[in-house]
Amino acid sequence: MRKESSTNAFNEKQINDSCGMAYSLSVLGGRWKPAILCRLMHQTMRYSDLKNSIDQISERMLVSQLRELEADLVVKRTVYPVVPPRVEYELTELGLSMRPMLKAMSDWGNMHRSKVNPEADVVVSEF
Amino acid sequence: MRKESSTNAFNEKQINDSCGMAYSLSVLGGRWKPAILCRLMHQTMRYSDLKNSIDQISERMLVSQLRELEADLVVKRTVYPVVPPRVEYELTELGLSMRPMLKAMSDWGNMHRSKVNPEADVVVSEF
DNA sequence: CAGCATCCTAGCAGATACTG
DNA sequence: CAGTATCTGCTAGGATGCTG
Repeated sequence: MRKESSTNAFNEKQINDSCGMAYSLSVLGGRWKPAILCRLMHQTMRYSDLKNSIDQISERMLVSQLRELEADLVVKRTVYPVVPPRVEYELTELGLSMRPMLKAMSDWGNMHRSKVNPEADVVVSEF
Repeated sequence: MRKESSTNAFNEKQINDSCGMAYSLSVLGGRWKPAILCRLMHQTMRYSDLKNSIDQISERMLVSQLRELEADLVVKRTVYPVVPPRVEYELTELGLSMRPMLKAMSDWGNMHRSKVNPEADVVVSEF
């Protein structure tokens, strides 16, 4: 059993049709995880690349979110024993398998924005 | 512009490929929203039905999550002026359009569970 | 370069009691 | 039946400083 977060609607009593969703949310629902996953979906990146490409994220958050994604087996961390250190992050097979889900979420999100806020720019992502 | 939550990775500086996802998460990412949406996906329900079918949820949470879903235009609230009061909740067209996204999340979540925790029961939902 | 350790706080969410 | 109102605790997440 995965660690039980109090913000996770998944529990034994409620092992019904929402448990799969709750599980997905626990994996990609963190503050910066969507941003990280979107970037790794396109390419392998090293720590500093991620940090520079995700504006405003702090070291603490980047590391903690990456560690959680790693624990959930969607991200793989590779350390190259060189000086200066070089650490690369990439999606695992399981991580890559999130693509359809991520695309569905991105698509619906963009559509939703145009409904609630029609004058918003329409930005379409290409997964 | 929609209300800016500090837990929402969507902001003007970062209006790139993760904004759609962040938007979706802000709509369905609440503590009990997956459970509510799954139930309303199948049928219209009144307040007490929702409360009874979602084990452990408090009045406060049920109401607040429903109000948020309403504000996001995915749930419609209908009050029948009778005694005792009768209030029904149902998905809007926009809410129903979440089905593919919800299914993708449910499917991936169930698959993910079986990878991380192979001995977990496999519960497949039918959206 | 790629991180860890600490401290701190806003706001999400639980518990409990009350009402049109 | 279908909600409010209030209090309170917890923890995700931010700021800052330090290190192999």
